[in-house]
Amino acid sequence: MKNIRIKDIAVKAKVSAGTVDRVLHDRGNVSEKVKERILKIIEEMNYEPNLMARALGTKKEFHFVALIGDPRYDAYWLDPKAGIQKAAKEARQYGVKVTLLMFNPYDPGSFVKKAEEASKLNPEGILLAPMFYREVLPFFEAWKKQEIPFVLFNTQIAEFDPLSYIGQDSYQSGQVAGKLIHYGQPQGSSILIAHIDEEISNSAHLTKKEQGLRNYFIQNNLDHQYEIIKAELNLRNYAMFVEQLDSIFESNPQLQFCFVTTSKAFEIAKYFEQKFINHIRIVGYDLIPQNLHYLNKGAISFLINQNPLGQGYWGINQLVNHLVFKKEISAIKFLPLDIVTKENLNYYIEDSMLHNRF
Amino acid sequence: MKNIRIKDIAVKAKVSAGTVDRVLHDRGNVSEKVKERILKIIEEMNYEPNLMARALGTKKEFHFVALIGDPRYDAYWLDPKAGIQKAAKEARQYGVKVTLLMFNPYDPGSFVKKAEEASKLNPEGILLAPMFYREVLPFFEAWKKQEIPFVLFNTQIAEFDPLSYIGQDSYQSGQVAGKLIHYGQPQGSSILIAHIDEEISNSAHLTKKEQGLRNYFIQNNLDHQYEIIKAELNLRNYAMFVEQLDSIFESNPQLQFCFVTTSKAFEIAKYFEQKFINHIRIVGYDLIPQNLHYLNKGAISFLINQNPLGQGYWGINQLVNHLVFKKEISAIKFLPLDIVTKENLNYYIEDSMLHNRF
DNA sequence: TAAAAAAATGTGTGCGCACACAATGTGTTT
DNA sequence: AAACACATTGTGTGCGCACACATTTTTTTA
Repeated sequence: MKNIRIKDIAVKAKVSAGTVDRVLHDRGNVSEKVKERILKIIEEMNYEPNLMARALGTKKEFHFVALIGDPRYDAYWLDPKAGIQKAAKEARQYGVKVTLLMFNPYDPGSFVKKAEEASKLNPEGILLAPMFYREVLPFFEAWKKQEIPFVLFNTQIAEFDPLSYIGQDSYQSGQVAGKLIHYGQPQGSSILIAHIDEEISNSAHLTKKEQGLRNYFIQNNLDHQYEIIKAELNLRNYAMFVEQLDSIFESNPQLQFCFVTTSKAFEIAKYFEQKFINHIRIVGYDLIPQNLHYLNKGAISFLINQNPLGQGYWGINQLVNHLVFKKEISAIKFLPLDIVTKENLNYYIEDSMLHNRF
Repeated sequence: MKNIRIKDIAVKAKVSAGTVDRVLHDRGNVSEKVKERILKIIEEMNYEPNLMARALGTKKEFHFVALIGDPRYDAYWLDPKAGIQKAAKEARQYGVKVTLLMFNPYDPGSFVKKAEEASKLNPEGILLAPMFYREVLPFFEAWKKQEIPFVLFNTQIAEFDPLSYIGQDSYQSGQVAGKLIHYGQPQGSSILIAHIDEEISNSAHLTKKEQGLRNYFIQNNLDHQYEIIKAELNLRNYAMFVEQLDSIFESNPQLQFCFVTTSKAFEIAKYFEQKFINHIRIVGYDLIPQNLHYLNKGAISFLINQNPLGQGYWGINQLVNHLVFKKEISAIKFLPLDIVTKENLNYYIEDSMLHNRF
């Protein structure tokens, strides 16, 4: 009936609590015979440790490092940062300290510098957004050697199996976009895929989103009804950005949808606003303020929420669960592909993400 | 730096831990002067109790009752039940026991009987889905007198302020449906609102959903472009149900959308399947297996997820937080209005709702 | 003014666990 | 057989809190 404790097991096995403890933590110094007996009883009685007591008793300190983009360069990172801080605050009472290291998300060199710093701190665990594929690989090796477990979020990199990956299934999000476009124009239409402001060569997830969209139409035998145009755009030179768009929309007057694979959908919306274009519907990513502005105006139809707050929150949580509570954790944690529109927006912003959801 | 404990406060206030404890729990027997001094220090030092230790130390037992619909009559209730059980399992180690009482959701008498049973058990707290407005009111009064706090979910009833309400903003979900329909047919169309299988007089939320939808078009000055037809249907007599639908679709051949306010969207989809109708798009509620079947087939375009699992889970959680941890809890907890389609379905079903979300 | 009552404050214990340390037991060597 | 090493097992303490109980101080009463 009641929860079984170590002591209950000890009594049943006719040993002391210490011996049971040694078996539970596999710390040796237990005769094979007794060990097996205890193990059997643990199994039988379905023992589950009281995590409260465990956390209370241990005075061990944990030091984690979170390596993320700096919000000063890209406001997107405000949310992961907030999620991490929220989780860090909650974990503080278990002796967890989190050091935030933030790099310039447009500068691989900055990433390397911060990653080196992370290594030097020799933390018990690392949470990072491995934005730069080439640059991050040596660190994975190093951390493996240093035996520092790391959790990835935001960008999935399968190699060098991390402790866990938190994020979204980018491919599937492309499929969702496909569905939204298809539903919005069942008879077929013309679509612009816009990759804005990221090195596509270094960010596999953009390609995955594109593939997801394209395959949606192929799988549904709609590919001959939907024309897809692809563009890689850059905002470093805004005049050029506008010029490129001008050229695209002049030569493709039949365009009806724009699928923006990055968080820059608002730039397209702004462009449309300036050019008085209002017949092209936009589907994009990320609930950043600029996007929300145009979502509320109706210029952006849907945003797919990557729940960056949740990513940061769960990322730290995975480390805590693994290292502090010694729980088993899942290697991949896909967050939901929330379809956000003006009407349900309220439930996806702010820390309602932390209070109201799982 | 470190977390402050009661003892730290005691030292600073030059009293013993016991006195601080009395102040913290407002148990009296402390001189006004000392009380204020301690209170000030608590404020200053930003004391936050260690919930682990608190839970560990208390051997108090809590008994909660959950009063929900019986899944044998309506599979919808499987999810709330699962969520409740999940939360109950987690709370067991804090000495919480949850008794599930399940009533026939089509029979007010059954509800009354189970509610009486709940009263008799004299639990520390009650979680219930107050499906029958008239019948539930006397119980609210009784529980107020018995000083049993109760949490509502699924159906919102503002009167007799419950400890908390967990659920969805029904009106807003109607707005979401409006948006989906508008987006799917921007030039205007004809919509059937179907209330299936529930006493509309006794379920305010159906009306709210309808209002949400209607107001969407009014607010956006689209009401003259969109024609709305309303139907209250009943499945007790299936032949009659079909007949009613026949009559509706014959006299309204221009219908393009069907908005089902209950979880019975699949019945419409099934009807369409039999009649070889495939040009009318369906928006409904709830991820029950029958609905998912037609969602995957493409017959249902969107389902609005009410996250019933989460409702049950959070319902118990509110009671636990309030009574066990003595945390402050919010009076209303609106869960997100998830827009679910075939492509993002996977992330909204099963207990992924419990693992992957907040 | 001493005793009794009441108010205010202090002390000690257990919750379940982890871990350091103490205490056994077993076998080997001299 | 004593002395030793080593394997195995048992004991005790603290984590922060709640609460019962003990003690001290203040106030009231006779």
